[in-house]
Amino acid sequence: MVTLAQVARHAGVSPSTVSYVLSGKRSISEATRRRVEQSIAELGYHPHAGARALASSRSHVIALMIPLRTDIYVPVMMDIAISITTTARRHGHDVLLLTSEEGPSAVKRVAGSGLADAMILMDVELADERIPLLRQTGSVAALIGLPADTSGLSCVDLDFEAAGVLAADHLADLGHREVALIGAPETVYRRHTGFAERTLAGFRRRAAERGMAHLHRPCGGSHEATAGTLSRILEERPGTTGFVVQNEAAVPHLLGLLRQAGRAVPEDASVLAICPDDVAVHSSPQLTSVSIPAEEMGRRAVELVMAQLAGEDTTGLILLAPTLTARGSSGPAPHPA
Amino acid sequence: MVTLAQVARHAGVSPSTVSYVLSGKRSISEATRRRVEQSIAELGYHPHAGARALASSRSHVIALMIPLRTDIYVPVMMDIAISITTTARRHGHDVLLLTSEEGPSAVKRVAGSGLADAMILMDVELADERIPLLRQTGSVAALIGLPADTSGLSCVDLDFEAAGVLAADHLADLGHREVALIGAPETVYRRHTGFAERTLAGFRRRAAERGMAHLHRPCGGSHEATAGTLSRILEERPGTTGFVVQNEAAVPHLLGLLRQAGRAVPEDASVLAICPDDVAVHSSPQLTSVSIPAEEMGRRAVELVMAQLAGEDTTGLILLAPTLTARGSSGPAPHPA
DNA sequence: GTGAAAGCGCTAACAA
DNA sequence: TTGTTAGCGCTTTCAC
Repeated sequence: MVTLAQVARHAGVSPSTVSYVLSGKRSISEATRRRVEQSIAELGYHPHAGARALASSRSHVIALMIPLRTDIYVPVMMDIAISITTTARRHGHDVLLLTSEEGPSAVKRVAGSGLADAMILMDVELADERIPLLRQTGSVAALIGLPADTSGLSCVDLDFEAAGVLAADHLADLGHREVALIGAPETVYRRHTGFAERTLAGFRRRAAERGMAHLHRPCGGSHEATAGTLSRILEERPGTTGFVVQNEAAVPHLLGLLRQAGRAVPEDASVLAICPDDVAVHSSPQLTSVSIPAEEMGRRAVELVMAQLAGEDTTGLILLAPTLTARGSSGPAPHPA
Repeated sequence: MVTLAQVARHAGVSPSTVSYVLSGKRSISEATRRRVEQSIAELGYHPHAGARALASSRSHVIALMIPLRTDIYVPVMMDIAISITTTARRHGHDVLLLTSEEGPSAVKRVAGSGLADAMILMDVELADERIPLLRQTGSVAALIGLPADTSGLSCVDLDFEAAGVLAADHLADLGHREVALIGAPETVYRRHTGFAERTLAGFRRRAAERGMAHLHRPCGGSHEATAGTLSRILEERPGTTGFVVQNEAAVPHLLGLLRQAGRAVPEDASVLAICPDDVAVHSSPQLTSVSIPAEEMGRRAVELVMAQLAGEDTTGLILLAPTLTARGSSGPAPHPA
């Protein structure tokens, strides 16, 4: 291991000078800075993370708590995790991965061990057990998703309620009179993950306001679950011409089923998905969609904790405005036969 | 922050005693152990990770390098990452997440900073740039996937060549005479990620040995790419009745396309996927598949590095034997019309 | 079976 | 603009 002391000796300066060159916390003459940087490069020096953390009480690590579940769309989580990691690196931080297997006590462990300077929580439930611990330990944190009580917390999320509204409006604008929301698996609603309920609320409200008959059905990700959900919807309300899907795993199945049922998209039925853009463009026809901005959500979460570490108060909600991109899967409602 | 010294004072023992209670590196009387553990619990003590790393030169962290790409099946990666994290915790270690965005130099940074005691690399390419650095820094590491030169390395992977053989045999046993392998996206082959090429090699060899006409086509994950691939296969060899798919994103599309083309599965065409079990059981019909044991791959990788940290030599390959589970999507070859 | 004390490599006063 | 030095909280030898 190359140490800071060795760099100092090699450059003919004191250890503190090397430290300050690295941290930029005091001004250094151009000449010595050069020599130090030269020595660092020549010796291949990297500061010892533990020593640095011990001396400065800053680990330069952000803990990311991801869910173990696989019933929510995994690629979105992965995109968020990647976005968090690359953004964190850009701020000189690394990311420690924690799974919910460890339970809420992971919060205590991280807070008590100096393992991380901040935490980012994903898959936040309305009554999330980790939140009291967050408050109690006074941890720097950002949440992706909204709990019931957000007081004192910094949260980022897509404005799913607005997404529901946007979806309903799009279908209403196209003249649809009977619409259905094919949602997340039932387990997601049962554990009160906010996003699903908020989408539903927005969709219902606006559908009612626009005078559309509307239905909502949770849906699993398998082909059979999708088939069952679709057939139950069409049984209950055969005139349904507009479908909103908030379950990306069901998307390809739904398109296949409609095709098979002889319902052409978008001529006979419009499909609108709430999903990442790449899912939308990889379908056929390409899907009109409200995109889930995974990259931005991850980035914003990191920016929130970095701001807090810099002393700012970031308490509050960042609700990203949803955007709808019309692609080939939605069109004017067919005239009743 | 509660420190070890405070625990010692509270328990009326010396700091070293507390340390030894924690590490178990020397025998402690039952009485003092109890008192110390009591104090630890009462004060809510957690050892400071940085201090411990500094003093012991062991961070108790494993670095996990994941790819940024999204052209290989993301859920498998996620399952592996989760398996690694939970297994690592079981061994008292945490996981640091690194993306390939940082490039091969991430290896140098981790090795030089004491950030992690070991590294696990995913998405290993045949000529992976990180490997020379691994050798050069003498890092403790495990690879998930096989590079061209595995000398001195510890690797885990599914035996994809055997998987290809197994797939070919299954179709041959069912009497199929013309078969096709619908593979990973072309980019995967171009960057020489070993698994795709190894599957292909095994499949080709055994198909030839069993006297089956065989075709191989790379395939993107979109509906259109799948449709194009399928139609080109059927154009070139209309009598194809057996399909092996090594691209999970294409699976639902392929099933939809076959259905649409009036080819019943498994009566008219057999489909065999190389994919995780849950993808296979969520399709309709459920897919005969060679499973990708993500959980085991992650767990084995952690066990490899833990063994190395304990001083064992784990050099060598662990090739997990593939298992084929017959489900509803494969059956006897139809009699030629 | 237990304690005392010397660092581990770095940061950040304090001094100059 | 730079150097000196006292810790940060833990592990681990050495001593009893």
